[in-house]
Amino acid sequence: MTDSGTTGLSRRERQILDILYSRGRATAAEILAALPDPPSYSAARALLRILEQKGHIRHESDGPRYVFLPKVSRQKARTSALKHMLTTFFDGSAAEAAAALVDGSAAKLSSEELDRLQALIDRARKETKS
Amino acid sequence: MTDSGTTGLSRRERQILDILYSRGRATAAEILAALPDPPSYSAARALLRILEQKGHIRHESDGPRYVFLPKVSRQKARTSALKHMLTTFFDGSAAEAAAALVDGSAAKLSSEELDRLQALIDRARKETKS
DNA sequence: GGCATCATGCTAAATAATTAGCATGACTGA
DNA sequence: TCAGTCATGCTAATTATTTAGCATGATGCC
Repeated sequence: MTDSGTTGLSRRERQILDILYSRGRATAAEILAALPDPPSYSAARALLRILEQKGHIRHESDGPRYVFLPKVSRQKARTSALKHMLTTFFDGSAAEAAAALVDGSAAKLSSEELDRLQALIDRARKETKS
Repeated sequence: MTDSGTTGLSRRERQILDILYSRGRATAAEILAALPDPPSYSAARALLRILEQKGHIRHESDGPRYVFLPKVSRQKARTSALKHMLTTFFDGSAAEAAAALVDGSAAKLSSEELDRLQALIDRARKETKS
């Protein structure tokens, strides 16, 4: 089987990348704080160095410190994460997954959000007809 | 940060668990074949033994061989995987994620699937009103 | 029965990941 | 200016993961 996405990352590398995707960007200290079962500061920094070497993240300077960001856009990472999730847990069915989301959090969806989903469904219907 | 889900697994452990969740159950040989960049057979078996020791999987006997299965139900694993995905890539918004799914695979959704989503949305709307 | 095949279990070695410790340079405020 | 603070980078050691190799027992077939 060929490997795409984050499947090849080590445990800590994955944790850090997840943090970066959820926050967009973060300093070493912030990442350390967000890490499950946080190691030492310099351990965190070493991981960041490795991730950067491997090409998964990059950094910018924010005054005296670095701010780290993922190199692959959230959009793209999101797409491949979704795809992986679909094949792993939903037999590849996007509809199943969407249903689980709507159903599993029905109470929490605002009426605006429901409108938006409605619109997407209507649009999909038209495309299907063509 | 506290750690729930598969965040604590090693690379190979995760790969194997993913395979098991996507297929439901599998023999050692099947798992080996499905593994990205497959190691030796006995390496795969060692991993299975470890995963079993850690309580992530269990096995049944199917004639002369073992069939491995996840110990946590697909349902539950799915839920926590979705949750993790939401916080990592969708700022916690289920609606966003559902939209991405419908939108990203619009052409592939059958009209039955769309009906089903429609129904779920309608239902969610009623619950919101109450 | 006896041989080939395919499964398992265990152990030990190789490799990779994770970690801490220390050196160094910039900035800040007394 | 000169400590103190906080950042970085590097290196080396520990620990975890991953791997292969070999021993053993069951099954099926000639």
